[in-house]
Amino acid sequence: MPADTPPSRFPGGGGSLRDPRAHRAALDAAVELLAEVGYAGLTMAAIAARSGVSKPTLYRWWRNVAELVHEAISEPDSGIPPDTGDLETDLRSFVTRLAAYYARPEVAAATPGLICDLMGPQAPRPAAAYPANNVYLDRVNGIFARAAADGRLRPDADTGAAANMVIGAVVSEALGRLWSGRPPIDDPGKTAEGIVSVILRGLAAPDAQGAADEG
Amino acid sequence: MPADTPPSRFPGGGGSLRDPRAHRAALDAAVELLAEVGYAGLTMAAIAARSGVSKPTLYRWWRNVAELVHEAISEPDSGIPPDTGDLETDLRSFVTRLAAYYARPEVAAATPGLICDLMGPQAPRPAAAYPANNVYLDRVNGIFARAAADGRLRPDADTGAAANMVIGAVVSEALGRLWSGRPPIDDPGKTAEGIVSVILRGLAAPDAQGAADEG
DNA sequence: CTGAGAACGTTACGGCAAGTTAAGGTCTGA
DNA sequence: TCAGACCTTAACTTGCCGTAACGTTCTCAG
Repeated sequence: MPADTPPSRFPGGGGSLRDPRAHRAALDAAVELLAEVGYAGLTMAAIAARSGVSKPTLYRWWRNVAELVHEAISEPDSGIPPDTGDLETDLRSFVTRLAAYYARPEVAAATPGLICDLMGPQAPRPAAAYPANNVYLDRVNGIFARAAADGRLRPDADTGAAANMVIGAVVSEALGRLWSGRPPIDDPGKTAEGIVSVILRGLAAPDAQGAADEG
Repeated sequence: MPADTPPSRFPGGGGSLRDPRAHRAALDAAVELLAEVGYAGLTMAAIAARSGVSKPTLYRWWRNVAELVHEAISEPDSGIPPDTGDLETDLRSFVTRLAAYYARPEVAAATPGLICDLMGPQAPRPAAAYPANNVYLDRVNGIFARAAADGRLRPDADTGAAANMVIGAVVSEALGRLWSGRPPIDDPGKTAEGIVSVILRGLAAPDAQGAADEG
């Protein structure tokens, strides 16, 4: 009906500047629908209908559902804890944060689908191709590199393997709970502690063993 | 054209017994196509065309592409190494085997998609719902339980976390290589060794520390 | 030898979501 | 007041999914 336009959901939207409220509405709609119908049941049409943002506009802002969802569940603030330089402190706070992220139901629900659509061999790569995990992996490697430089690790320690173990353990725990029907991670601190204690002992230089045992 | 039937690809097929050759042809076609177009580009129609097995028949044998692919890339023999009762031996052989599995290009290529379609929240669950990872997770937990019973582990060791770390590290390594464009795991023994050495030291009882250091 | 039944292939269909296009509104800034 | 950026609506094309209908071919029992 080109004759009379129905009242726009966002007065000021349809103007010349991209409306942040519409942008946010789309992300919020995606999170809501994620909880209701799951990732596999998510469609651009549904997000458009709920958010009041039209489908062509959604495709202007994101290239597909996966990228929309990825942004929707991302940490709003820069969610990586600060770097104090102390291995144990940094590792524990980081892993706790990571576990807390995957504890969010909508994050757990979206993860299998995102792994497929964002990391799949022929997913559209150019923009924002590297999802959360890579940022996290780099961060963990950084923590280990610093500790190694300080001589706190066994010289022959495989920190690359250890980084994979940290990230993989959290994701594995979250996915395991998801598909076995158990509730999401309820105590990120506890989840993190089990991982951190193994890693610290596993990487520690022999003379630092006593310190790790106290942890 | 019901009048004259084109020569069946599998003489004896279309008979009253399920033809094992057709079954195998479908699985082989899936693996081939996996290498050519990737999991996301895989369709039942393409598998049907290449294998000579009709689409309705594929749907009679498997409920969807995911289950077909899952069977296609499964280990033909019972691929889990035997249990000797020795922690270090069992863990090392098992992780090596797991790494070797994910080193196969078609397995790595299919993994993101299978995580999505087989483990997703509303994937059809009833039949063969629990994919490889769960079997593997149980196995690792079994190895740790035995070692704990033998008093070889720290009493406070979180073996559940450790099991997630082992599985997660291998999958994370395989996926990381996949989506960063690096080649698949080339040395499963080396990949396993990095993981195993961290785990053994991380879980070992204090008095067994010397033994772990020798590994 | 013959009929029942199981399993297959072919063809065709309905449904659904992806992603795109065309035509026209509305707001901002000069 | 005018240009241009941005939006909406609506409709469309395309591609795959999953299934149904129906005829054919084989095996097995009698």
